Amino acid sequence: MNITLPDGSVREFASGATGMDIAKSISEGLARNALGIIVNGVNYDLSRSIEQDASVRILTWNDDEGKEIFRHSTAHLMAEALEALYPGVKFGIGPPIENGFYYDVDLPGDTKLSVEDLPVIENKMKELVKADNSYQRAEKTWEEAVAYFTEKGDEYKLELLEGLKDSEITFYTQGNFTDLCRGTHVPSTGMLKYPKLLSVAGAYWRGDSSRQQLTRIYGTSFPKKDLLDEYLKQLEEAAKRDHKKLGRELKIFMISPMVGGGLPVWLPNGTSMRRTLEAFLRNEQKKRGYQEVITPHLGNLELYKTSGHYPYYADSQYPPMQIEEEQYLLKPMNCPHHHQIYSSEPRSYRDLPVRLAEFGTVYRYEQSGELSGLSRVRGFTQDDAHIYCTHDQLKDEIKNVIELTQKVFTTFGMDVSTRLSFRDDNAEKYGGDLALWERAQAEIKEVADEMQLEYFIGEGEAAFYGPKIDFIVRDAIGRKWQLGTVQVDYVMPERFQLEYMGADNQKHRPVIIHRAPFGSMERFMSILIEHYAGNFPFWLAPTQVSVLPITDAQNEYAESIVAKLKDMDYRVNFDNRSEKVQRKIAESEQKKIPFALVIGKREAENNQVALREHGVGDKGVLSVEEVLAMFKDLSNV
RNA sequence: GCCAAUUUAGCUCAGCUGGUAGAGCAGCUGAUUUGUAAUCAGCAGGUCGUUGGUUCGAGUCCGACAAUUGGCUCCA
Repeated sequence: MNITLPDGSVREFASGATGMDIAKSISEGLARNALGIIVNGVNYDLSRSIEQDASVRILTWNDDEGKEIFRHSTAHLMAEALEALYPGVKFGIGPPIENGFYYDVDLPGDTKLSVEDLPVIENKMKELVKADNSYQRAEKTWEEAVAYFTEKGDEYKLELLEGLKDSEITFYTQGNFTDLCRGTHVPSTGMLKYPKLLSVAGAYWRGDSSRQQLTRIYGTSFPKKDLLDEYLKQLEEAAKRDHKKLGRELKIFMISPMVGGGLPVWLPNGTSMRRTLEAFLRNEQKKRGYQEVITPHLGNLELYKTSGHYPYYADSQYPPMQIEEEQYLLKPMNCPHHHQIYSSEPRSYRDLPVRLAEFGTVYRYEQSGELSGLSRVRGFTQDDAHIYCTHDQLKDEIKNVIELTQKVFTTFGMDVSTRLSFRDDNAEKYGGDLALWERAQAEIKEVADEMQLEYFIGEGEAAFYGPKIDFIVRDAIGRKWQLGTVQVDYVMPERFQLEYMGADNQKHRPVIIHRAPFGSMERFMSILIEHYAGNFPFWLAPTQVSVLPITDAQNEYAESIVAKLKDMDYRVNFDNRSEKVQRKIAESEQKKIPFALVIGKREAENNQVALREHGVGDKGVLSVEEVLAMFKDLSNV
C-alpha cells in the first residue's frame, strides 16, 4: 500500500504496517519520540495496523494532538495507580486538558482524598512507569462492554455506554487496568516519565449540580524533566503575580467580610488607577462621538420584564425588593436604562447613530464558592455603551467599535484573540426572529473579514438577544478571560418599541450595538495587575515618581521639584525621612513606583536630578527639564 | 450551594505527641544625615476566625458555623 507523508512524499509498505513501522522507516529518533499517528484524519495508536493507502502524520510532543495523547495516557496511568491503591474506585471521565489532564473518580466508601495523598499516588504512578506496560487496544461489542462494567460495578461507565449504543466501542488496557476509551494512547507507560499531580477538587458528574459529586484529580505530565520543571516554575511565577496578593501588597483593593464577599472595596491606589483607566476610555470615546450618561442602581422590575432579562437571568439576579406598591431590582444590566434614554425624545435618522456610554455598576448573584478577588464579584462596573443606528450604519459602527476595542488592547500590549459568538441549534436559549439573527451573524462576519480580523467562531456563545464579537485575553496563569464584547441586537429595539423617523417619513426600528471594551472595571483591573505583575506603566501607576533627597540639606530643593510635579498633576511620593538613600530606594522599588528621582548635593546645586527607573536601575543625571519632558512623553497614551 | 484545603500581631509565618503564645517586616519613640534594594536601639502590638464540646488544663483533640483559596463546560 502507499503511505503519503506530510511533505507529499509517498512510501510503499506492506498492508498491515503500523504507525511505528512508518516512523522507524523515517528515522530512529522519530520512532523514539512518536506518540501516535493520524491516518486519513483519524488518530491511530502506533501499534495499530493500517490496511490500505493513506496519508498520515506522525504525532510527537511538538503537536498539540501529541500532547493530548501523552496526557490522556497519563490519566489512564493515574487511574491504574488509583485502582491499585483504592480497590473499588469507580471512574467518571478522564480527558486531557490544556496543560495536563484530570480524572473524575468516585472513591470507595467514605474515602476522602486531599493533596497530601497525591505524592503517594504519584509514586505508584512512577512505579507503573518503570513497569513499562504497553497500552493495548481492543474492540468490543456494546454487550461485552456493558457486561464488563456491570461486573466491575462502575455505574458511571455504564451510563456513558448508554450514549454509545451506535458507536464503535474500544477498551484500552495497560497492566492491570482496563478502561472504556476511544484512545489514542502512547505505546507504553515507560514514556510517561515525569507525571505530576497538582490538585484535588470536587466536580459534579456531567457538570450537573443535582448529581453525584466526584473527586477530580488534576495532574500534568511531560516527557522531559526540564519541561516539567519549567512548567512548575511558570505556575510559581503565576502565583507571584496573583492579583489578590499584589492587590493587598500594593494597596489596590480589599475584601472585607463585614462589607460582604464579592463586594471589593477600592483603596486609594486602586481608585487612582480606576479613574485613570476611565479617563483614558472617556477620552477615546469622546473622539468617537459617544455621549456619557448616568443611570441609577435600582430599576423597576417592569423594566427588566420588558427587556426580557428578568426570566432569562432570574438565577443570576438578586431577588426583587418591594418598595411601596412596586417591585425593584438591583440592576443587573445597564441596557434597559439606556433604551429609556433613547426613547425619551423622538429620534430622526439625522440624529443617528446615538452612542450612549456609562460606567454603570451592576449587581449579579454569584455562588459564594465562585467569588474570587476582583475577577469574580457580585457588584461590578461595566464600561458600557449602546449605539443606536440605522441598518445602513451598522457595519461602520461595528468597525468603529472594533477599532476602539483594539486601541484599548494594544495600549496595554495584550495578547488577544477574537471570537465570533454565534447561536447554536438550541432555539430555547435565544430570543427574537431567526432571520434577524442570521442577518446579524452574516454582517458581523462580513465586517470581521473586511477588517481582516483573525477570528474563530464560537457556536452557542451568543447572548440571548444577539450574536457577539468577543475579545479573549490570556492572563499570566494561562487562563483565558473574555474581556471586550461587541453585540448586535435586533431584539431590544422590538421589545422597547424603539423608533426613529426615516428620510422616507416612515417610522423605523434602529439596531443596537452593545459594547464594553474592558468588560468590567474590576475584572479588567485583576487582569492588568497580573499582566504587569504590578509593574504598571507610568501613566497608570497610582504613584508615578518618588522624590528622594539624600540628606536633609536637599529637602528644600527636593520639595520644589515635588511642588512642580504636583502642579503638573503627577502623582508623587516625597520621602524626606532621615533614612539612608538605599532604604528609600528599596521602598520605592517595593512599591513598584516607576521612577525615583534621587537628589544629592550635586543635583541640588545644578538644578538636576538623578533618575532611577523601577526594575532597571540608575539612569544617570538629567536636568529637571529633561525629566519633565520625558514624563510628558510617557503620559501620552 | 457542593468537594477539598486553609484561618495564630497590620503583613509573612513558627508554635513536636494538649501544660494558658513567638520571630521577621510594618508601626511608634529616640539616636543617626547617609549617593542607588533595607542604620542602630528601645517600646508597643494577639480573648490564636466564631461558637459549642472533651479534658484538671485546648492555639493544639472533636462538632457546628463563617470567611478565604483551588475546583465544579471541556462528554469514554
